[in-house]
Amino acid sequence: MTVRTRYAPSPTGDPHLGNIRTALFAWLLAKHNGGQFLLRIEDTDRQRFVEGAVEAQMETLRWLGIDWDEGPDKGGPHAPYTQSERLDIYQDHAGRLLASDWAYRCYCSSERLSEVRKAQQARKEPPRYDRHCRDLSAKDRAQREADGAPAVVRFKTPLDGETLTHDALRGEVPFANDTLDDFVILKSDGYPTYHLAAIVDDHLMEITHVLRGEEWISSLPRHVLIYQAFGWDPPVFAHVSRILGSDRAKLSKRHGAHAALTYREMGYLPEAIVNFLALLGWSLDDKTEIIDIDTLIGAFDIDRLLTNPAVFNAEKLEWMNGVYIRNLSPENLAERALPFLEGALGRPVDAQKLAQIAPLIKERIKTLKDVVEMAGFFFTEGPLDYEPELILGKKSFAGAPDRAAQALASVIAAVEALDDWNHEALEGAVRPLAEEMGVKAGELFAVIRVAVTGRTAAPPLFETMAVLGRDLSLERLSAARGLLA
RNA sequence: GCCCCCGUCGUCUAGCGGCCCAGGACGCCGCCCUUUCAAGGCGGAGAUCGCGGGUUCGAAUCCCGCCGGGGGCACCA
Repeated sequence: MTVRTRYAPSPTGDPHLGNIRTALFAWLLAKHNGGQFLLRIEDTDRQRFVEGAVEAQMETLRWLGIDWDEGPDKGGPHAPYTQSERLDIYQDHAGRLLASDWAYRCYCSSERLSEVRKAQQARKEPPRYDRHCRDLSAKDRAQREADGAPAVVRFKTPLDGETLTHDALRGEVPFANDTLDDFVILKSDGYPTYHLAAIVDDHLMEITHVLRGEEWISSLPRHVLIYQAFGWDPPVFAHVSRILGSDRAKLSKRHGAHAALTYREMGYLPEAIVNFLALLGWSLDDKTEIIDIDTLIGAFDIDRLLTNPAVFNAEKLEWMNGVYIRNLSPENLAERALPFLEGALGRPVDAQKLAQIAPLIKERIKTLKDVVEMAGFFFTEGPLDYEPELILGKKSFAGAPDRAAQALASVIAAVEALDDWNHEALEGAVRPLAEEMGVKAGELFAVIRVAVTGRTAAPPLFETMAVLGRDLSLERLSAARGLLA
């Protein structure tokens, strides 16, 4: 049997890392088994629908390389893949349950329902539907229908016995039926609830493995009951744990980013995000951290999924992103970093020049966005903007602007005389100067560094100057000397 | 209130009865390399395996109880 999994978000907002990790696991499971992965939109709550949310879901998946074989945008043998376009299917299935006496119409008003709940809570009883309409007489029922009373369809949960559920990660979990109530499967507006829609669709779409958040575990017996009522075989269920914030609370905006796409804006590589997410609740072995996508697909195994919640470790993600950046070719790094630089500069940047700089900065940046800080000075014309004190530093030249200015003059003279403007020649010309001045080479370099980069921490000095070119380097050196005079 | 899930270094994790007085990774601290910052190399601190009972020659690993954390109990998903 072909493995078929799905990601079925509701379009109520931007997908966050937890959603995406579940999608990733489902996708990996399908890929590992040569099966299919599908995208289904569960928009059965018209109140909570958020404009653009469907597109955000798809954009996130595309960014991460999680592709789907069937979905709302590309169709497939079980189209449509948007639940609001499948209403007749759910209504038909609710009708079947009504016909087989597995469901009944309920006319209770929401006012009555909340009063019942309130009373139950006051009596410290579990809040649940009191089954008021379950045993309505045929006469009463006919009367309500004749009155045109709005009605929902409720599932007729067995009053006793127990429902045995099975979770691939946790094993068998029995639920006593008397802890369950008669839940709504079709709302009065004709829309199905999750319980009906998800089960019907998973069956019709031939889903073999359902991976979803663990918040669904307590609904599992309801879902198993629905499968039984229809006489269908349930798929394999695996409930994935949550991702928590650093304070062990549910991941939210308070923990910085939680929408997956904001990591793209922050300069994270999709392959790093995928690798990192895969390792939250799953592991390859006892030591491997960096795992490319093909290895991930080849090794992914549902049995190695963990059931305990994982705290999101932003520092580790940052480290991992750095690893992936360092493994990028100069051209690739340049291509990916380009938008960030252009965005910050507000003008186009030469990709080739960036590629030339890439080797100098790749082990110094953790995110693509860091190029702005680390390499921005390569792309600005003329002198830089910095405090003159920065040039003097905290060592030999501290409080001695005259000496620093003199040193810069010597450097300018030595460097001006060079025939070839490359880093070996530059270093050959400048390094001996330090000894003549009686300062350590590093201290002299520090002065030059600030002059040409405007920063105390920068890529290797002479390689930087080589890329900067003769004119710009000399211009900045002179400007720095002028600043000290 | 009822039901369910979870509990190994700060964090992500390995472990599925002896290889573990618990291994790897991030972070942290040293040292080395070095023109700065990184990267890299080496080393270090860091876990009474939530607690208490059992079972066993032997338990992080199996069983029971407790505690702690989380989730669910909607005409939301």
